[in-house]
Amino acid sequence: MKPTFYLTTPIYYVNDVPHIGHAYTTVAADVLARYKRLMGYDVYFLTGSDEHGQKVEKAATTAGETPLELADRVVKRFQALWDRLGISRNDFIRTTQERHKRGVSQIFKDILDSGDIYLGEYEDWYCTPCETFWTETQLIDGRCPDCNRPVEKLKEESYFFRMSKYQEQLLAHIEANPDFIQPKSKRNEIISFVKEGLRDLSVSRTTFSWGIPVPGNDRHIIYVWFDALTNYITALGFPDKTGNYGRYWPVDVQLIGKDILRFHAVYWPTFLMAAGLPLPKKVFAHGWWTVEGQKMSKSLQNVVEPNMLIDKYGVDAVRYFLLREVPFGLDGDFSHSALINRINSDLANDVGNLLSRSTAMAVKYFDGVLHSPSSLTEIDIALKQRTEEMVTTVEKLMDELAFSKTLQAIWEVISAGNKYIDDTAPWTLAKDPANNERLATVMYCLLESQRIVHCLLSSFLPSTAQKALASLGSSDAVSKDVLAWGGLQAGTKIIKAEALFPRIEE
RNA sequence: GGCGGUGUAGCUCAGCUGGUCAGAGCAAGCGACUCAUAUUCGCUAGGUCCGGAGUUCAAAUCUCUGCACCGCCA
Repeated sequence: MKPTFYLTTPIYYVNDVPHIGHAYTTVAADVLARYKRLMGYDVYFLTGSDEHGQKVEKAATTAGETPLELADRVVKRFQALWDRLGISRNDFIRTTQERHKRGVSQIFKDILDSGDIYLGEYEDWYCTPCETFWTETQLIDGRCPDCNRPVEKLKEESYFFRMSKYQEQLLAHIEANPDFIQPKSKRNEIISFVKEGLRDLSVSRTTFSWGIPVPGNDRHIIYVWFDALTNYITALGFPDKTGNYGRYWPVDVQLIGKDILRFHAVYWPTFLMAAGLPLPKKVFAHGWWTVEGQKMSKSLQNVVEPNMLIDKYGVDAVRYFLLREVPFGLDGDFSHSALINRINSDLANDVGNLLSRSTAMAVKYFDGVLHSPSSLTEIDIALKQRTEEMVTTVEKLMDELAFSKTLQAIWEVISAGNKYIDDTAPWTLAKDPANNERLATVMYCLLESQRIVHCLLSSFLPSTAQKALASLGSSDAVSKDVLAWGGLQAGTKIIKAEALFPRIEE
């Protein structure tokens, strides 16, 4: 019986156009999913779309279609992008699906029945044109901060979630589980936020109708975040607890952007507590991308469109850049020059050229036939050990979601491979047939090291690794076993690899 | 305003509990090799480790303070 591993991305709002931020979270999740599968886990990788709410309702009206028509149309953009990026999701949940609506109604009803959701009154300043409530402190000179028009005090009937009740329980949980919220800086922010006091949360609206009605009171629509967050269990079949829910919940890792941390680290856990359900094991908030040094925004028209990047640079290059350029959890800057630099130096010159020169020699000196190594010398053993250590290091770093460091660790072995060639100088050995056995050993170590490198890289660069492994006469990385030294068999046919990543000349 | 964080080579950053900690990668310069995608390998950085004060035999690493920037909350 395999251990299970459940991981999620946020569900993306269909009113948005997919941009580099969506791609970032989703690629990171995909890399983790692929890696865990390789390591023998029964992985369930969920992503999806958030389709309810006032903004969707409005946008649909503007576009002259129903909200569902809009959602149907836009969700395809996300799904098509995930296909292109090679996102190996196991499921894609849409909040308009029956399975979701059923689960949301049920958990809402459960909490309502237990008394932790109650009907009350919501009183605040309301801007009628914007259809938005503002708190006293949000107002600017007593006017709407968005449109600067006058606001009026308005009372609205609303259901409230008794979040205040769970303040201490949540705090205790966060403190007892240091890995629950990561990275640490974000964890500290949440701790201080919770310590300042949790207020009951309004969890229903009556100002629009595109959403899931409150059970037993159709006038109210369930708050979009209550609706959306619940996807993580409705996708598993909740309220049915026997199938996937029983198998995969609680979730192992929830990847999110730092902008939605509070919803995932405060609201969602307290909802679960109120429903008597186990909490996620880990929520990891990653950073934001700026673009060429500037904040990404529609008004600056600098939103980076992932499809354009893929067209221009290729899927694996984009995947690599996103995870290598910036430590996961910190903000980073996207620029074309930085991307090109990564492609040329890391991908073309280091890993691509290494495979190219290695396989070329195997073909040239041995007609592409791999021979068994004879006894290993000190330098061979050093390469073997570095390769083996890499596997262990990667395991530790991937558990920390340190994608960038993981890639660095892999690249150390790639560099060691390049150095190994210079140190052993196969072209010199090839000049004297007496060195044939030595040359065969060198070729073996060189290619075997790279085979393992590409097995690990298969999580990050799936199609590149597949090509590389094919030229090494190896099949795809499918289990942990492939990470052991000695996988290459004598007699294997080595094929000269094409350039994995052609250099980009500017 | 409250809380927290950051400030180290041209750029991006490592440097945990103080004593080979003054480093890595990229960029730049020089040299070597030729199997390779003109690729790789080696060598080359005279950076007040933001400023100031203090603790200590010893501080980038601890304390205080000033400046600059950032995050969360209000």
